[in-house]
Amino acid sequence: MKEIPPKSEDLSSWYTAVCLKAELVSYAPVRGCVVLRPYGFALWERLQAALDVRFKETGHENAYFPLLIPESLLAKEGEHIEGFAPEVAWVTQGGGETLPERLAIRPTSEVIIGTMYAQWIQSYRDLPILINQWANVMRWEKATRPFLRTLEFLWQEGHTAHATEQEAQAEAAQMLGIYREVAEGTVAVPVVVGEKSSSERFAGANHTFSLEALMPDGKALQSATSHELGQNFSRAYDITFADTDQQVKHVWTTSWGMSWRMLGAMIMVHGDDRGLRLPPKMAPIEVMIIPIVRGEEPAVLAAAQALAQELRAAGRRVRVDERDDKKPGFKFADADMRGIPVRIEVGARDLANGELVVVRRDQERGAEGTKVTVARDAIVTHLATLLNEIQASLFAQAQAQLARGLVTAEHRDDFLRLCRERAGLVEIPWCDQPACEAAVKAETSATTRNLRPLGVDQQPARCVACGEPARVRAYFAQSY
RNA sequence: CGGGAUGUAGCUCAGCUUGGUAGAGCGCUUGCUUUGGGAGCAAGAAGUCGCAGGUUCAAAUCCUGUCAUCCCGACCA
Repeated sequence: MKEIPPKSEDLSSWYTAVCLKAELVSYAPVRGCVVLRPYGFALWERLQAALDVRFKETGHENAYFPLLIPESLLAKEGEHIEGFAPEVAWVTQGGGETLPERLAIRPTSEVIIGTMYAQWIQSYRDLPILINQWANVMRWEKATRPFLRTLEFLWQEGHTAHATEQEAQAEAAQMLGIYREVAEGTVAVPVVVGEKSSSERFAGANHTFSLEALMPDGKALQSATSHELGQNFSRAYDITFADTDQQVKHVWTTSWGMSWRMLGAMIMVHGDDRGLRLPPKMAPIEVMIIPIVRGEEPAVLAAAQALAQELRAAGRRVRVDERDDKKPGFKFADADMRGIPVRIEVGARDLANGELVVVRRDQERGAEGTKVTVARDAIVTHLATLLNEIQASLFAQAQAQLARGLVTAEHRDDFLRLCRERAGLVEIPWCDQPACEAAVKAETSATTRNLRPLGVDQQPARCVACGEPARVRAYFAQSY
């Protein structure tokens, strides 16, 4: 197939090359936009499925709202519009005429959904409203990269309305938990979870919580957010209800989102010099069967197909690489590049012995146990076990990587140096002051990724960055 | 948005300094031989030299502009 630069040498080039060469995306003829190709879309569908089933389990319903938002609506929540204004794309013409009012292409949908909620909600009996939308949004970014930051991207955005603050808080926390479960359990990317500082908070939110993953270059990647919006949007968009006490009140809202950026995290965290490495739960193809055929050997091909049928019946996502113009070696490299967790080789020798050669993608080539011979009869159960093992092994490798990048600093100089050197997520007792964060950023280009409560055993503490009394523990890092 | 680099066949690139009408390898097509880690030989097809202007008898090559991609920084949920 096609070679890629070593991951350790140049993560950026490696990342772009993998995205292109594993045929996840192509650059589109529009700056900053990508085409999500079938294999990339299949990955997105796996992530979608994992999230969607959990959304449904927790009582949410899917719906769809318009792409375009009238300017006057968008402008109602002051802080929100101010935060997004620089990134909004506008439609100014339609049907050959200049529009009387500009239409924003949604950068997120709080506004349009809130407007509809105002119409739908009359009474406490209408609450809570628990809606999720799978959608594309657009943010006019300056520097773009596949999955991590593109002008148009795919995501889901949940928007809920509640009668009480407590209920809204519980919702935001619940969804954060679901994100963590999917990131770690399905995508096998370990994350640190916490609240965003005031300067990193979503425009218009009271509280923003995030998942932060750590990339191999020591930069953090925000992988999902969950926002407690308080009554900010319900006041701006007049979303009210008559409560049981006959008082008219504003609802409490939340919003939460995960995007295809999560796929970028997966690619960077797990990939290696041979290309992608996919956790089995995310892999569109769990098992690739590669027939080893010399000349005319219809029996081998037939055996490969029969094996595929049997595995499919057992619930496996499996394909046979039947291309007759490629040699096995090429097919191995191809399966490696695409990150397919398990490869099975079937040749005449194996048929004669009643065996199969099974090779796992998560370990280095030639490592002990990477390539094993399995009795044909035992393959279904062997694969079930092996795929679980690979899922666990990739997560364990990623956890070890995260653990290496979780560092602490006792003194200001160490702290600044670690931030500057991209040592990882640098955890310190912190004052929680925007001015202090801005100063750190100016010196190191690192910001807080998220915050955790200060442990009782960690008192008394002073902010490592500025010396003021510490109020929280903060993870600082440079970020994508 | 600032600094740097790149744009020539599907891909990777040479050619540009010193203008003279486009090349290599890989890939692709066909045939034969091959097939348990990226096959070999032979023949063949394939490029408005990113785009738009300008200079010139003549531009891939020189000049201006513009678009896109990559790297670094700034910005950014």
